Amino acid sequence: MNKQQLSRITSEAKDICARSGARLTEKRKRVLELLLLSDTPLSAYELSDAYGRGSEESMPAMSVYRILKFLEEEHLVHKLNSANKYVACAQIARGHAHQIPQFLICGKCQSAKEIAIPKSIVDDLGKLVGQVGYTLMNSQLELQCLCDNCSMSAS
Amino acid sequence: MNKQQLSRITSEAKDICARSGARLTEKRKRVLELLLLSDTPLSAYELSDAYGRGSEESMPAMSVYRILKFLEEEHLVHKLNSANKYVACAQIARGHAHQIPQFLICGKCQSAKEIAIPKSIVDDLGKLVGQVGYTLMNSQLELQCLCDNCSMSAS
DNA sequence: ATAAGAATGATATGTTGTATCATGCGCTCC
DNA sequence: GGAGCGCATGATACAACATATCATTCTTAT
Repeated sequence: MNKQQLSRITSEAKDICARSGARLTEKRKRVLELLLLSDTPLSAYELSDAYGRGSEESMPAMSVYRILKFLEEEHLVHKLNSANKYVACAQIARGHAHQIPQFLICGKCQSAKEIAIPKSIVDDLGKLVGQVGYTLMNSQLELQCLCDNCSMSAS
Repeated sequence: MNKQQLSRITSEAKDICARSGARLTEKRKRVLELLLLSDTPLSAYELSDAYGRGSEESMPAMSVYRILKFLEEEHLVHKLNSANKYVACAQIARGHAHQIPQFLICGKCQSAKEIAIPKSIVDDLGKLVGQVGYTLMNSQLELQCLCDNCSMSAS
């Protein structure tokens, strides 16, 4: 991701925050940028370290957690529960529709790709859930995969 | 679950272990029973506590983790990543086909229901994953729901 | 300028999980 | 039946992940 793309996304993120009456402060923006620039999901403590490496000031893990919570509430980042790590939302600059997020997580290089899940599959799942008397509220699918790069190099 | 059902399941579990050259020891069996008897998923530390309450001897959390790892390898329990808790596999005495397990987790009472996911949905997901160059390895879906009991009492 | 509220810092602590070495227990082989 | 081997468990330490709480600083509106 180049600088221009990055600033386009963070600028959009700022608008999203503004619309919900919140502020994308400098520190929040930098945490989001770190996630946007990372090839792999990062843990809160890794973000804390990365923050310190990229600037003079450091950021305590406590603050990272607070900022991640904020960014999650604004739908700008997602938490991957299977890895206890965080990724920037891939939809920020694409209309940012809040579908069920779906992540393909490579078991080898740990990269995570967020894709849009087709409505038909969501509907199928919802129907299935309804059949056993439940109501689907909100979910995130984390699929353990092998990415194309890794399956090449493995062969 | 009554005593007869329980012993039928643990007996089946013992066979499953035997077939893979492992042993379902008394302690492992008791941990599995605690999960089978629980209405909700349990954390490792909750299992350690429950173990102590149900018998004279106690079980250190360390051992619980070891036993959970063993039981997972035998496909007798699942870990719910979104809650960091563990549940007994619902398929033990039903042929125990290893499909993608799917859990409906009630956001109110925290109960978890394991259902079989139809092959058609798995295929759809696999196709989708393939389209973006990934290979689906193995996954578990955790869907945040409201269970029928809770949606009754909420209304 | 000041007061109110939001954001961050600092410190402590709780929860979840792994590493490692010691001990116990059951099995086989002679 | 005892020696020795391997698996299971105990005990202790610590690492990683996360939250609670109170103090301080920064923003913003009046």
